[in-house]
Amino acid sequence: MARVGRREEILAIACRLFSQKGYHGTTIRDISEACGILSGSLYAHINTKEDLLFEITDRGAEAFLGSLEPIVKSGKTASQKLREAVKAHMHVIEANLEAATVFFHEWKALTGDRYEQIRKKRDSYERLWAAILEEGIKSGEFKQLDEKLARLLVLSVANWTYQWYRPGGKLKADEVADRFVEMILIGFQA
Amino acid sequence: MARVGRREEILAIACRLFSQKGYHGTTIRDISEACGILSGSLYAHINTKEDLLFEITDRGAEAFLGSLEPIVKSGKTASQKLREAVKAHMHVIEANLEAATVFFHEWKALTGDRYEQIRKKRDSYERLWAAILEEGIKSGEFKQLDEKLARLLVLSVANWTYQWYRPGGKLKADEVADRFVEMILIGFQA
DNA sequence: CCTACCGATCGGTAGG
DNA sequence: CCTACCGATCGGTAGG
Repeated sequence: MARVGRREEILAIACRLFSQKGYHGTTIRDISEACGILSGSLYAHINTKEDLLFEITDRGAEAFLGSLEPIVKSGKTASQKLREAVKAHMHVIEANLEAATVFFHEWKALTGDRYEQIRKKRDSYERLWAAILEEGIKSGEFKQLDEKLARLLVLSVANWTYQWYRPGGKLKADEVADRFVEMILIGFQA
Repeated sequence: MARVGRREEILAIACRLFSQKGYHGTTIRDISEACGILSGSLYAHINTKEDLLFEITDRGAEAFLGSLEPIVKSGKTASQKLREAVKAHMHVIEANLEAATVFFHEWKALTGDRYEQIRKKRDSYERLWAAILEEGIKSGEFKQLDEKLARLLVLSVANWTYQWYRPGGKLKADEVADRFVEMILIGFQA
């Protein structure tokens, strides 16, 4: 029989496996065996393998969007917003490293409408960052940067985090974010 | 019969497909059909599917290493080295976008010794960047940065490029590199 | 490079 | 959630 909370357990296991071996590199049997059930039994909980990928990536997208929206809407300065945005982004990755890895690395394996849904949410997320940078450039708080390139720089740093950050290392996500923002704001040059 | 240059053609086609659909998402039949031959015929040119992935990623690794080594060894200032290093990195990506995508996105699908070989070359590449940053920090040319975090920042920007850069866009790789380095050196803050 | 094929495994289903 | 299974496809091979 279907256990209560079993679906969440399956999602967590699929998330771990997708993050380690990729979506196409993970089989239904990999997931079911890690759950301690047979492959056919998985279909009491899901309809297709892609359901798992979509739910993982969609939750990821919502986590990033939900953490950034209030920051953009706040009345703080662009520098403060930038700092908090990077922190929020790092926090989402820290709290859901496997899901973040799947979100960044595997979302293109989605097909059709689901691919489009996630693509749109990624676009929305980028627009929120654009708003912060545009504000800082317009107000004179930042230099006269090319907004798109400045955004690409910040998002590169933020998005690459899942590739190297491991919870339990020397630095907490919060400290990493602070140091990155400091370097971005004041530059390397002495 | 095996055509002259056929192997290079197969590599280029595999590279394109791996970059579009991922290594595990691409089948031997996808590759052979794109070549206009049958799947079994592919094995007149290769031994395994993983051979293709290894050759693509290994060439990628060599391209990055080969372009950075002379810059690190040159007698220029750390800032100049940093600028040229970012440019060289972007040039490699620009000239081999599909291979770069496979190199960054699919190398973890390699197994055993081949995984280790590429991992080591990636480590070597990072050490070359570390040398530039250490030099700049030690000489006082850069601020007293945490070398590892500074390196992560620069490499995040450089490595993320394959995700968004498309040749034929408004900016050439060289200009993008220049602007990124400028922002990294002098910062956003007005 | 083709013909012809192999065993293994894939995602998924019917019925209980 | 198991038993039992499906057709399709996978990477790869033997022989020419």
